Amino acid sequence: MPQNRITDDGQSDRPRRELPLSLVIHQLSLKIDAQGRALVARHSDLTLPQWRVIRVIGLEAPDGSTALRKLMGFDKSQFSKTVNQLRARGLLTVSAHPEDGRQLQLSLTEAGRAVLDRLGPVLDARNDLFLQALAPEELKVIRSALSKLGRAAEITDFSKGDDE
Amino acid sequence: MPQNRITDDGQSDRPRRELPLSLVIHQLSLKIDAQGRALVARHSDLTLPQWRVIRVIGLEAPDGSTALRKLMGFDKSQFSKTVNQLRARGLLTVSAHPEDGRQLQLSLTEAGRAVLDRLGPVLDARNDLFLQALAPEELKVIRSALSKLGRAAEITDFSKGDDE
DNA sequence: CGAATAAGGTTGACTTGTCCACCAAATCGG
DNA sequence: CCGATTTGGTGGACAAGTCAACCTTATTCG
Repeated sequence: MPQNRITDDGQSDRPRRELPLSLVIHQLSLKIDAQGRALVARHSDLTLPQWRVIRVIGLEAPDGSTALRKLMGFDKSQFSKTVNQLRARGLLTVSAHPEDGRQLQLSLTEAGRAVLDRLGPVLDARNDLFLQALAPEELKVIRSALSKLGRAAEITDFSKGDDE
Repeated sequence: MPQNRITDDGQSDRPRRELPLSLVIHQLSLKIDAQGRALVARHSDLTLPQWRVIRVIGLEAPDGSTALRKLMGFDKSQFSKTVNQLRARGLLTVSAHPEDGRQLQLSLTEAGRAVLDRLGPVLDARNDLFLQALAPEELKVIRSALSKLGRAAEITDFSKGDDE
């Protein structure tokens, strides 16, 4: 067995430096998205971003496109394209916002609600598997930890010794 | 103030259903990557994937391209392209693997090490900010939690009632 | 009140990541 | 030993996300 063998699960005998948390989270996100893509593809012909828009509209009725987009953390451009894809497929209706001419009012069509009803339980079950995979002390702090990391990731002014 | 106002930071007065963990992690990953991209761009003309390859080679000397690729969690195709970009820029040398004709042996050039020396501290400082943002009980379990989620995301057989 | 600024959506171009076919090398099993 | 299977890298096509310019609408400020 050669020295310095690296296994995928990090369970190698010799301690090695940990990967940066940013890379770990990136890898995790790619795995979760790949799994989500496979599940959504198995049950529909939606893309993952399209499913996400439907899913979050179903979680709560947004009072405008801006609130929905910001809640979902989508880029303006990507949100626009995904919403238009869903409108073109007949899963979403788009109308003018009653108070703000810049915004859109979005709602699911019956076909959109049907997709939500069909896929919702599947993806909820996967989410439950994620939660069940965690120990109680992990489950207790995971969301607050991710939230704090998110805020730390929004810092753009690294004035601490940066040669800007 | 209209009812059902949604704020970005989730600190709204009324409780609302939480976003699925998968979407939260996806959003977090995008924010972290955007910040990383900005930092890397400020200090070099590398892309984030290119920086990541250099960074992980610097963390430990891999015994072949396969071990490095798997450690980093890169797609085969993306890894190949990024390695070739780095070779073309003179930051990486690529040679034949001594034992396995399928694999490559990768090492940083002097220019590659110089980039690593210049950017390493910047990105390490950011990683430290992430760790410092977390409370002790969050820091204690974050890696094990992410690791468990990663394993749960590798499940491909959802035979529990799926209409396959 | 009007100019300046900011916010929201669209579109095209680009970056990053995925998928797949192909080929070569390694491994496995009869 | 040899055929079958698996693994690793390449390259093209495509999906997902980002960036920036532009236009419209709303807000801010003097």
